[in-house]
Amino acid sequence: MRVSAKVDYALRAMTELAAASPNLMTAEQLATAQKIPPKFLESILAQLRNGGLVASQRGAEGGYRLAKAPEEISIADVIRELEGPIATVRGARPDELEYSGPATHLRDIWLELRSQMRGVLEQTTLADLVTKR
Amino acid sequence: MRVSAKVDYALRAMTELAAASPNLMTAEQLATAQKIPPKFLESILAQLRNGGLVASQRGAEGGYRLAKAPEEISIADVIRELEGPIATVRGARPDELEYSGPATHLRDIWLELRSQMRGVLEQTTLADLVTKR
DNA sequence: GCAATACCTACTAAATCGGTAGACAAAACC
DNA sequence: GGTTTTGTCTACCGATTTAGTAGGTATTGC
Repeated sequence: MRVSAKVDYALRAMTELAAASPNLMTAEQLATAQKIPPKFLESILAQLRNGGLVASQRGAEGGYRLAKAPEEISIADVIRELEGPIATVRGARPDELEYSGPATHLRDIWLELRSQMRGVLEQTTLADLVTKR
Repeated sequence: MRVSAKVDYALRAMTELAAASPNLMTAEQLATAQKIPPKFLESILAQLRNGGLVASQRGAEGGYRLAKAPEEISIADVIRELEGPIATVRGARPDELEYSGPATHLRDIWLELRSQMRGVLEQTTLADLVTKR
């Protein structure tokens, strides 16, 4: 039940991008602003770019920006891109689980847990993060 | 955002104990009933016993039972005993986090996420699991 | 005393986490 | 056209966690 450093760093960097929009920010600027290990951040940005969540510009005057409007990027989108499914049990998605005997209804609990988590993570966008007072 | 095999196995075993109550079940019976690797289950039961969630009886005719009424054991209790806090971010509890700049409100999201997870995991008891239709 | 059981210590292979290093490619500026 | 500033790619690495396994020791009931 833990949020990895990777996801945390990614979201922090992306709020910076949302705030800087429409200007670009370099990886180094992002790393400095949020105190993220620069090379680690680079690898995260690469993954986000492959997933179509950020866009990049090479060369001098280059940098990163969000690939979509901040309203259209949810926290769940970021987690799914970096780690896969929001909630897994023993590596499997809750709907794939099969239980027997008195444990049968455990599946329902995991489904309900995932549903509640989605409620928070899919409803909250980067725009919510940067505009909320 | 994953539920470990350990927690899953623990809950499955504990639903068996709840259903068998007030009779004891041996570790081997539990392992067979829920198809859990026997020695792994033993180590889990040891942790649950240290945490005061199950009680054991040694010797022939021995076995395990719940240490409290099934209504008084929540899923959150089991997770906390085996893994610590329900929700952590980069290894820290959400209330210990500090963010700067546009990432400031990320903390609120993690707090809300934890709150929603608690809603499911603290409200659901072993009794709910075994009696639910 | 014997069988069944829980308890304890130690070990381990594989995956994941959280990074780091260094060379290469492209774009802008002069 | 060369230099500087950036992103891109490949590879590696140590520590921790996960998911177990092995084997002996202590209790209890019959």
